[in-house]
Amino acid sequence: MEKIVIIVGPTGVGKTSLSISLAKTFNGEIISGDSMQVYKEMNIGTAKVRNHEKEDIPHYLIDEFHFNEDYNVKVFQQKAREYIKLIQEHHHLPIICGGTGLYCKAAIYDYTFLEQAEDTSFMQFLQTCSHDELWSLLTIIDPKVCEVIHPNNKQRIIRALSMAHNGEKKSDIIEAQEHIPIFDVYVVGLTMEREHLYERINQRVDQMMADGLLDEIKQLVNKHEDVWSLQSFQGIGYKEWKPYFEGNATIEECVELIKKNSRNFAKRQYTWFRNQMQVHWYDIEDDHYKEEIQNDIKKYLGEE
RNA sequence: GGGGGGGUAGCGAAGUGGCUAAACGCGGCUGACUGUAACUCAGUUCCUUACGGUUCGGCGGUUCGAAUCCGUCCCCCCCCA
Repeated sequence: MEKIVIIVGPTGVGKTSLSISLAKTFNGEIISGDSMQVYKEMNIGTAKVRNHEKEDIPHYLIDEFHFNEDYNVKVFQQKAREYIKLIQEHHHLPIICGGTGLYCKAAIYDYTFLEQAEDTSFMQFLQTCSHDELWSLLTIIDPKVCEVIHPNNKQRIIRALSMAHNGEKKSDIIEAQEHIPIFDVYVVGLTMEREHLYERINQRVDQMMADGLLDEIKQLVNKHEDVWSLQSFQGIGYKEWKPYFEGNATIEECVELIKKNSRNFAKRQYTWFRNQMQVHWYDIEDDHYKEEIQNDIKKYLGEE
């Protein structure tokens, strides 16, 4: 079975730089497992790799979508797997690098996403329902998922309803799966002391401002009528600016919010990677963590 | 010096005799997550595994019972001088 390395961890630990150094030592090519870095023209706020940092390593799923397009797990999974194949045809090592937990898991686990026709009339119908109505509808249509979805989680309820409407219940799909990786994969997780991480995140946001985050936002705002409703603008570092452009917040307030949201996000990422996937963790505050990772990957690649 | 307001859990802020270890918000922590996932949602947050223990600026009273009433002391803010 062909091998894959995947790098995960919270925002700001240094996944990007590790991915490049691993790609160089192991002849790798990098696939981004990130829901925001796919968007062109969104560079500073997504902490995207700069071109000069890429060191001629091929990168995939970065700058592949226009910021007014939608992106989702299904699209990601399909493309990521195509690129894995492509890289293996090059006889190179696929390295998935990203912080979007669901995407990283979907790339390598036996998650399946069906073709789904847009049924706008049904979605509109759901919009007219109250929260309680949606929930009771779901308890009738797919009672089994109701054990897994919290009654308050409207977004998930609607998704489950539309899946059932599309012909396949969410509970059936999940039941049909084995919940195991379909690839031979080594998962590298980067971590560091929480407090230090938070400091680093704060500093990184300040650096983004110094690098011209606000200018980046202004340019995008001028290119589209209502950027704030775009999926790409739900990303941290972008959505927080809406009140500023509406005259309801200062720059400083927006920056603080971005820092806070980034910290909260980092915590959620930990929760995902600790509990949803089998990760080999490395503390970047250990002096020799890079060598350890390289040695462990060498061993992993040497196994047959 | 005179007058007024105030000191409540990490922070903000309710509570003005028992139902209060103390609403609520923020922050923190933990968790869930299968097409918005940088999303959405849940739990928890004085100490203690528990029994229980210690709290509402300090000390001392009143009371069966006090964050809440009284006395006193300390600190902060505003106004007058």
